[in-house]
Amino acid sequence: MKVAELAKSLGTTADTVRYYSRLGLLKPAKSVNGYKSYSNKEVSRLKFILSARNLGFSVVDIKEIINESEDGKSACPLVRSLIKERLEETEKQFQAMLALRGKMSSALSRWEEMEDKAPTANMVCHLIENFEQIKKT
Amino acid sequence: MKVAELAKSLGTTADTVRYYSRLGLLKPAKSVNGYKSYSNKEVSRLKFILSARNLGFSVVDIKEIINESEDGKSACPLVRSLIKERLEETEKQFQAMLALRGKMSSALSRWEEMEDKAPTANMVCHLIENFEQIKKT
DNA sequence: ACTTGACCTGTGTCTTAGACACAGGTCTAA
DNA sequence: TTAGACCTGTGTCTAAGACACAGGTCAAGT
Repeated sequence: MKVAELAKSLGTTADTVRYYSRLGLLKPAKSVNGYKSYSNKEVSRLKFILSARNLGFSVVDIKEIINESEDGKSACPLVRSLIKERLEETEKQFQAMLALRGKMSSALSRWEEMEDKAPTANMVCHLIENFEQIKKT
Repeated sequence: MKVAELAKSLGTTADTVRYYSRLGLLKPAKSVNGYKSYSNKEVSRLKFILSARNLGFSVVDIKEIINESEDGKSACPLVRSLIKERLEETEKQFQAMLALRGKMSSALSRWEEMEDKAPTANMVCHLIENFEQIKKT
């Protein structure tokens, strides 16, 4: 199986497959013409990787998980602990985005009723520069 | 004013100031000893940059905004149009994070009641590999 | 056998917004 | 003047692939 075949069969891109191969998550054999050749085992491994990515694990996480399982150990405890960390991070980012979204949308609506101003020596754009101050009034 | 002074006075890091200088957003003079020297004008410019970053503009956006204003034009129309784009992007990412957060937290709670399993030839971790399927039942 | 063109490949570079490392310069107190 | 503390610019690194590109492969047509 060539790179593009594998990629298409699981709904991803050849670049992604190559990336995982570069990192050692997939270990294709070299066929005679120098192309990377993927076996059925690689197919299910890629399927696993994509599921894990979809759940928010990083590729480094996934590498660790695979390493653990290749040592014959159960990866489940590691998986539980990693998702706890990732979820906390996601929660933080989520809150940050929530706040940012609010700020942006309030800026957008407020700026629509404000006039244009030409720049001065110490002001690039009064919309931005006065945003926080106005908020306080 | 040296890099670290400027940075501290506005609550940011020297690396950030250097980064903006590298991109040409700030244009420090060279003092005799080779150090970058920032004037009062740079202070208010950095203040502007930080406000804009805080509102979700990218540094490239900010560069365009500054360019516009240095041509003597009002940057306000550009600013309005850019924030509209950025807000849309933020909204998309926000929805994606919302969905991800849900998936992760449901995985976390469900996995706590599931047993560990050793890996097999075609399974790295049953928690991950069975997650979507279980969901459908 | 040969050639054309379409498709495929691996490798290397690019992206964001800074953080970090590091070799060396500066400056103040002793 | 020397030690030590602090500061500097430059170069490299990050995540997760996307993209560019020179060259290889392969089936159809001649």
